[in-house]
Amino acid sequence: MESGAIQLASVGPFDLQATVESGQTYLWDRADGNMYETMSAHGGDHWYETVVPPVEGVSDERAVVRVRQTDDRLEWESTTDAVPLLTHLLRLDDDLDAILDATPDLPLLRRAYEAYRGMRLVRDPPFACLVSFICSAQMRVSRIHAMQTAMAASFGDSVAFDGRRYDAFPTPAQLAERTEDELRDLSLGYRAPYVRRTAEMVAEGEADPTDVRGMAYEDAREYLTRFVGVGEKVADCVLLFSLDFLEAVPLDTWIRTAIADYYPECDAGGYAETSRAIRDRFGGEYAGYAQTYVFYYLRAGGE
DNA sequence: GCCCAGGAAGGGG
DNA sequence: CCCCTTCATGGG
Repeated sequence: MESGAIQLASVGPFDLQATVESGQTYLWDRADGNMYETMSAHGGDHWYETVVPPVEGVSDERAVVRVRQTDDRLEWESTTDAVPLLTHLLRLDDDLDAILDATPDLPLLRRAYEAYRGMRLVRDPPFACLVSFICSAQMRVSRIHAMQTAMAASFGDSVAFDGRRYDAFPTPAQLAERTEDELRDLSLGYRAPYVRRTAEMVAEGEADPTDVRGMAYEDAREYLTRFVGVGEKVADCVLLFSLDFLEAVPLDTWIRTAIADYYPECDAGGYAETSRAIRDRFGGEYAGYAQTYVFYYLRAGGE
């Protein structure tokens, strides 16, 4: 086991709990089992853990990572040197202050940024991100997380680390070889055939979410909708939370409410037009950061 | 029982 | 192209 700590003074504002429990990622577990239950300000002091597949240019092998925030430090334990991996997964390489400074000074954004100061976007592994947002359709955050946990426990590899076993998210092939009924048994409901078929597409090499690297944003969104169960909204989530398209603004129920209540002139009818309008309103390049703060702020009861 | 949850697919106009 | 219905499942 390797372990260490990242001094956050060199990173800038960071809030681990808000980052991991805000409904952007469904691939981390809280060690105390109380994910999404007891929220506390800034860090929260809880251990979070995940199993990460190899990341090109960052880590050659599958890794188990445990991490917690205490004051101005990020303590970690891992099968490997987790500094580059955590930097990648939690976007510690973003200059958050500069991003927020570049955002338009709108009252709603100001309140959301103040409430969850330090929350960052995540950079999830692409395939798991794709599957988890296919599962997100008409589903509550805690149940989306439960589905990913169930798929990992039932169909993924079991990895030993520090005297315990951790469940890796299934590979495309591991999911593709399951039947629709086996996925329905994990309470995926009508999403079961979507997940199975999309996993098959990736496993067979028919398409891969990372194919969009280098594409123009709207072309990338269009490309991802070829996966079964992926429409424009889910495509935007994968682009934003995994593939570095920080301008993506997923139009979910909460952000649509925000548009109706605060920016009605941005409702331009179709998804693409409305998305373009709210993206411009939120400053363009980093509009996805604003969207994610607003999503979490409104869902937590803010107004 | 009813309503809703980070929507998408399939059909018809 | 837009509009409508259907699709599971669990928690309030």
